[in-house]
Amino acid sequence: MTKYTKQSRFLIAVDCIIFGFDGEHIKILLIKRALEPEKDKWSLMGGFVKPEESLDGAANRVLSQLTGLEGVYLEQIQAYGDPLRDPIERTLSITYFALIDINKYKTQLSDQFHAEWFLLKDAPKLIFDHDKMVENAKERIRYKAALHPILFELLPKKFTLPQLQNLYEDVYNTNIDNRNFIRKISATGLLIKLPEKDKTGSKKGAFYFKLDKKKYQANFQAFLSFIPKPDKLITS
Amino acid sequence: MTKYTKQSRFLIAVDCIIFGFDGEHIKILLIKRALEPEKDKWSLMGGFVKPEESLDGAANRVLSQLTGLEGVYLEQIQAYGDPLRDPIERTLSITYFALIDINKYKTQLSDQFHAEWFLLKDAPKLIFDHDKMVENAKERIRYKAALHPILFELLPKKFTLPQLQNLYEDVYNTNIDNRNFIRKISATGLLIKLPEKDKTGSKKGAFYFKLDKKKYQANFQAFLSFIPKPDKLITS
DNA sequence: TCAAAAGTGTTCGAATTACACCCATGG
DNA sequence: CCATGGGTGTAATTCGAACACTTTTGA
Repeated sequence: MTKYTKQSRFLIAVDCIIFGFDGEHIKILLIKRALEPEKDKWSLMGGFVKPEESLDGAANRVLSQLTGLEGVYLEQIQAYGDPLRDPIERTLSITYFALIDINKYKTQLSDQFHAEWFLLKDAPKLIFDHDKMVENAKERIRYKAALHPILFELLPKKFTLPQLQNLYEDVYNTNIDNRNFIRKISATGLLIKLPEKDKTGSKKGAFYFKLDKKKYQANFQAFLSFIPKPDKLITS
Repeated sequence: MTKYTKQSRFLIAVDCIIFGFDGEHIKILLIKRALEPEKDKWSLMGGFVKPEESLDGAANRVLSQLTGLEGVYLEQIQAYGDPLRDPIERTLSITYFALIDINKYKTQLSDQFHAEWFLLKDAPKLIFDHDKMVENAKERIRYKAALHPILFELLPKKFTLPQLQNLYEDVYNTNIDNRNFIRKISATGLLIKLPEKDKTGSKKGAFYFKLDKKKYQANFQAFLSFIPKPDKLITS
């Protein structure tokens, strides 16, 4: 068979919006760009797709290069294809968001990329259209997390209820009544209370919980309703 | 500045999942593929992205080639990049879903593509990974329509409440109580009742309604809740 | 002993569900 | 006059929102 002659071919990159959570606030992992143009500016971690590689494969590779982690929650967001988005040569970018347990991130591995965690709220300006990518990623996560329990992917194995609540509050930029929140979360049956307490946050200490993995898998596709009501949603 | 040498470049296609609604059921517009491989098999309408063209631009062009329509509701779904998805040469495809008023579709224009509307429920098998694309498009529309009033894009200027209800029932593959449905819809304030009736569907006739365009624009981003409850959702 | 965060119940109103009959009309 | 689909109301329940005090303990 003949090839599709006469058609143009383009560079394809994947860019990862990598989120973490420090127990208080959402953070984003950024790198100092190593190549021209815009060398040494802050940027998303990305890379070109290789000939034999799927998009998901490329995203996983890129993520693993930076963090050393495998099996991370990674989901495609969308393709960006403005002809002028990269000034050197037309490049499509496919974005992915990654949710990682910030504690698993090995700093050593990232040294070559000059990576740094920023509070999502005050991340620096990024190159090209990366700021828009981050905006869209935030929006996508709000959507997804309103219906599916993905935010647990950001937490360590053991976490406390106040941490969990901080997480939801930070994602939706809202305040949640803690009694209502705990009732709702408990109703999902996704949490298993552990006998230990985390004493770092307070004198009284907060009980650790872990995720019921089986129920998590089983309920993942179920529609939940963690979504705050419109008037509580701050859409900035 | 230098180019990104040593990197591979790929063909990029856009493929459109085009939905319509005949007053009873959701339909999908398919074409008989004109080129090898898989010539004469049923396929989504698509095309290669041109050097100076944005992705949205390519999708609009492709859609307009087939339907003659401009200004159609079109939204990117996602990128498909399996290295082997096109047997001739590696091609990425970016999918878009289009919601069109089926009455505006001009058959003449499409004759060259051998296009045909199929009931979504019994569409034929499609080439490559197009079946998966359609599945994902259905899922995406369910998501989106649960929160935003996009389904109005499928209706003609004047439509009846039974038509609207059929539409939601077909999208979610469920039965909705008509009293509850109308109450909910009315509460949005999106509908304006017209003095005329559509007599084609019954002897009594059903009143026509039109969309309040201003409120539609204003409320589009607001979170609604047309989503049926989990146990009513048939997830096939 | 007190500051600081964790944890716990109840009440109220709104929203959702379930449910059944009359209406208008063309044939 | 009757078959067909269009249109309407109410009661019961569930769900979400609002709300404040007690507990624990390290400093």
